[in-house]
Amino acid sequence: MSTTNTGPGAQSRHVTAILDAATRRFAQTGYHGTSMRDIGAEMGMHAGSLYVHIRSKEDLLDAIVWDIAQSTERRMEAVLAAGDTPVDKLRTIAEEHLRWVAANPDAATVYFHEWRHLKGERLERVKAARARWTRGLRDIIQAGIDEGAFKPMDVRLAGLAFVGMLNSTYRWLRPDGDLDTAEIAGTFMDFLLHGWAAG
Amino acid sequence: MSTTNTGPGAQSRHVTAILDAATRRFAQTGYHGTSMRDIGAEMGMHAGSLYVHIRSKEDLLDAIVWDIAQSTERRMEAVLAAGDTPVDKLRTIAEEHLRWVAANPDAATVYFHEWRHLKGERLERVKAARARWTRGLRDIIQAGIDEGAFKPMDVRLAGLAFVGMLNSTYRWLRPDGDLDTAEIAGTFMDFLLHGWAAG
Amino acid sequence: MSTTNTGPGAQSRHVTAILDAATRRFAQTGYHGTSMRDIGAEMGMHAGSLYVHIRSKEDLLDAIVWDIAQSTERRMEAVLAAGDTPVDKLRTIAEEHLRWVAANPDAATVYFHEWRHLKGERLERVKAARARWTRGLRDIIQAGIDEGAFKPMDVRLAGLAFVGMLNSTYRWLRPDGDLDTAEIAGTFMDFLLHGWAAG
Amino acid sequence: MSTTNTGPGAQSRHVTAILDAATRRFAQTGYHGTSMRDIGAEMGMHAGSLYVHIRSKEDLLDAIVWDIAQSTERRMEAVLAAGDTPVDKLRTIAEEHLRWVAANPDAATVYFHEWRHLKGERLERVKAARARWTRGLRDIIQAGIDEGAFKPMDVRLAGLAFVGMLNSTYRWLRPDGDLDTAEIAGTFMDFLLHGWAAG
DNA sequence: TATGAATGAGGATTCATTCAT
DNA sequence: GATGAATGAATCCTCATTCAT
Repeated sequence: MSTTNTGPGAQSRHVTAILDAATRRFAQTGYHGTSMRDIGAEMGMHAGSLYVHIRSKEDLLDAIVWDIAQSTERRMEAVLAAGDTPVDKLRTIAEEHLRWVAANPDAATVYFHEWRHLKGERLERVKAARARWTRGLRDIIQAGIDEGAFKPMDVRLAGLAFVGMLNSTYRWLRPDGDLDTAEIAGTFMDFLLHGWAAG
Repeated sequence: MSTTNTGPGAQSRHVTAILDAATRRFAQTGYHGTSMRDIGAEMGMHAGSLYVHIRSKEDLLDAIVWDIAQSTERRMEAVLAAGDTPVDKLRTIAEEHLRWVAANPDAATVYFHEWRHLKGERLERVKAARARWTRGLRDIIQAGIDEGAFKPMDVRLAGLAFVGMLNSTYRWLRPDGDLDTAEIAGTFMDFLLHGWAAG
Repeated sequence: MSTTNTGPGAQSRHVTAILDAATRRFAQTGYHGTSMRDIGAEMGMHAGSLYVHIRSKEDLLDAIVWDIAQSTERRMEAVLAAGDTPVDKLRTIAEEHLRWVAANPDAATVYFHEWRHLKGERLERVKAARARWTRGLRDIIQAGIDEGAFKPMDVRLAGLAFVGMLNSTYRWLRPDGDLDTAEIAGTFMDFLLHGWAAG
Repeated sequence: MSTTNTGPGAQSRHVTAILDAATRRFAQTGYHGTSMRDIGAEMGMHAGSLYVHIRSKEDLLDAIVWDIAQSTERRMEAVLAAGDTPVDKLRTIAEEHLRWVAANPDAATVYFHEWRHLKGERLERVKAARARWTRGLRDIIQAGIDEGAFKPMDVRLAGLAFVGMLNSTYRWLRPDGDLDTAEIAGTFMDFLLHGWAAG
């Protein structure tokens, strides 16, 4: 996976390589559709050899997903703490989001698609992190309404619309596309703020 | 799966029951995370007994997905043929879409999540159908621009925004929700047409 | 395994056959030295096919060991309840024990050798049953001392000597031996009661 | 393992430490239930590092078992050569045996439990040594009968009773027990010579 | 001397599927 | 129509062992 990781979660080069390979395969064939042999083959390695470096297949999914969940949450906290307007906050989120998706389409696919194959406590942890992120988003939107930047509207639906638009980009946004991500984010924000209607 | 099917694709009551069970399980644990035994258990039947009625597991996924793809496409054709404005066409699509998602959340999950586990020709067939649907959507948006209802904009991005907002509803829209689907569709259309900005 | 089983633990013919095969192999190569493939081969079956009838390898060991533990305990209860002298009680135990070992040398080997590879609650259950049996034995010996049939002695050591002599027979006692089991049991009881010393 | 070894089989301090670790683990989880990693962990070492000092896992079992088999046989030879009575010979054997078991319960467990997992020639070698030991024991008993110390009896059964009583002590005899080993050996010899019967 | 990494075989178990009954 | 039994391949993972460093 490509999110920078030099903090406490820093891993050996080997583990990083395995996580990268796993991310690619999970993105392509899904968690349950990917075998450890597939991941090994991606690295020119036997399936069993992977276990020199990792403990289980689910550990891989968890490492990939949880790492993203955490940095996503940290970004939200930073945005919330920043001293700008709700509109600018949303713009920042959209831009960063699309930039990250374009740079890490496989990781994004795993994060949005495969996280639910986690089990037990790990699943709950990720769900909780996502819920906190969503709450942050709603707070921003609510602030926008409160200060008169947005018209009165259902915050929950507004948040879901925003998330739906942004998160679905992992299905088509690729780093080599013709439009740059800032441009796309700008267009999406324009749709959301002013709509399609002429005049 | 619950879309009515009395046309050429009509199936025995047994097959329908199996498809329903498979839809539920595929939605919950994914195609590769679901075993034939799981599906059998869902019906109080042994895994092997399923093969009296069906030919393979992939047949199940294909039947579920292809049936939805086809009716989705037929609806698009009907909408395109109707004599109303682009805005009304989009409104119709949104309303029908959300109504169907709310009524068939499992089928929707399979359709949006699991279709990519199809292989070969079946996968291509579904991709093609989705592409045709997307093209129809873009045609409507383009018509809206052409006749001055929408401001000039990137049709592709507009389509992706629309689809992203609509398709992501399968993650949270449930039949027993407090808001009715027409209301939600209306709100979403309002977001898209006029945006959030006050004034 | 060969102990008759028509009570609540009665199993399908298939399971019985698997348990017999497992008993033979566990006795010969030990629990951990026996693979499911070995057991399958013993039955002309593939390893995976065993799982049509059983749930796990440890289930096999548990079924074998627990069944013996239970019938052993039931026999002890019957002996304790019988209205004869301590000496006769011990004689009965020795005779039945040797008869059973000779008839079921593999089951005996598993029972005395492999039971400790059980884990968790299953291990505890078996330990507890063995402890109850040992307590029964000591009670008999103590009764013998109390009523003056035996000289005063360390009951614990006496019990361990008895058990050591009896239980070790699984190493050499075979159904086709030249001495019959009643004779051997008689000799052992004579050793224990009167010793080797001449005069 | 803890039997002193300064003769031809003398090993490097490392090998001795590995043998000790292996003895402990083999005693606890059995030969096949113990992995090289387990043994390494017991020494704070990686599994692969063991191979700097040893050649194979089976070598470990063989070294442990064969070393005991040899010193056991040497002791038997010494006892046979001594100029005392059969009764005293047996008493010596019992005392030494129990003292060694109490001091080396793990080694004893491996010797009595795990030796049969040896293969081929190594297995035969150990079997032969045990057979020679057993023959020595019978010779002593036979001598006791011949000189009138013991009553006429089946020498084979007498030997098996003696061995059964002695060898089973590895299951319960621990160095920290309340009874000292000489006392226990004395009690066992008293059981064997004079029996339990009062008067 | 010890490590970290790798291997290839094999461990228990589950899989989709078949077929006689 | 459904079952119980079986298959053979594949699942995740552990094994004893090797070897460059």
